[in-house]
Amino acid sequence: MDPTALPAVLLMGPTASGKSGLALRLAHHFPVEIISVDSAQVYRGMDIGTAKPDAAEQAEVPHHLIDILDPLEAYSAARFVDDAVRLMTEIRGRGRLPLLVGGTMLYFRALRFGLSDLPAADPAVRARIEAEARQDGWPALHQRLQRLDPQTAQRLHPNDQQRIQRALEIIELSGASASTAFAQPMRAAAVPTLLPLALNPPQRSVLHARIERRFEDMMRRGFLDEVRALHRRGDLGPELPSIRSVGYRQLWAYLESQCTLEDAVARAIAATRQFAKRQLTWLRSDPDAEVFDPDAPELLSAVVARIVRAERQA
RNA sequence: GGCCGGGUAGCUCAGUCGGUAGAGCAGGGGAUUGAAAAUCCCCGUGUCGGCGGUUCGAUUCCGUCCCCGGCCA
Repeated sequence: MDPTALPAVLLMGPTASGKSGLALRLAHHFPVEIISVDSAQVYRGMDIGTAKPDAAEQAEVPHHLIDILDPLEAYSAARFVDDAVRLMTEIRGRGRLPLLVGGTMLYFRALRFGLSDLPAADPAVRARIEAEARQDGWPALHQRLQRLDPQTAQRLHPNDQQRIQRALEIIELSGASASTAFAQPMRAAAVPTLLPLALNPPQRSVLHARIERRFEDMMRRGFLDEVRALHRRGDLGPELPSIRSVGYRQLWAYLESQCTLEDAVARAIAATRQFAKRQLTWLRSDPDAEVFDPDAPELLSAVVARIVRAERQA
């Protein structure tokens, strides 16, 4: 069997569905290197709350795109695609199989189907747009977008601040509208023959139970101390993508005395369930993903068999 | 045991001067192009604690019982 026959295997699924554990077990059957597809595991010092593989696990199997940024920095789907494509080439060059594991579904989509040719984010432009929003309100900015890029304005709800801001940013930086760029063929990767696998329990209640159990385990293992350490730095805040992550945001609010610890924990668990629901919306809209039950007794052998079959066909 | 509150959606509570009820949170569905663990949209029937009574009609008024608080004994 030639492990480089397949460009890569994708292992997707909602949070707490058991992806990382399965990935580690697959490493016993294939010469894999793991690429994390996770917008929060990229941050250093955010280990427990992101359910990052521990040091021993990372020593056992090579992992990539973990601990590559300081929490002050921002990552993006475009950077992920660049990084992942580069890593896939390197890993295959070593005669190994790239195993992309994670729950950031936009990153998977960007990798598989590409991104339009758009300007990167510009903090200065964003700051200016935010200042204008504080002055005139977001409805005014939505109206401006209605003039500059009516097609996008109609697609976006007037409350969708983040996307209105991005659409205005695109116009300001490129002079062209988002709708024009979207109409062009995708720029990037679009590696078509990736094998998209997913993990998800057939019953939502099972996933909810796993989420709650895992969060309580994180608390037992010192999640609060981890957030406290980030809080003590003094240069981080809830406006950053890192601190906005599920769990961190809620414990941060407790450290800022905005709620009780009990409240923060309950809200964090609820936020995790809501996050999982959004991930599942992505998954349902993916006609190619083959979904496995993480609690199935023959899970490992079924997934191994599926990968072997794909290698043969490749 | 007596008195006073309270018992309405999974939770916290509002309300109905008698015409069978609605918010927040939770939950469900959807969108998703350089912040995506983000951001945003849509979705509210539940013996109004039980049983009787008054009434054309009771979740609402009356009686009684049960449960949970508090105070008094």
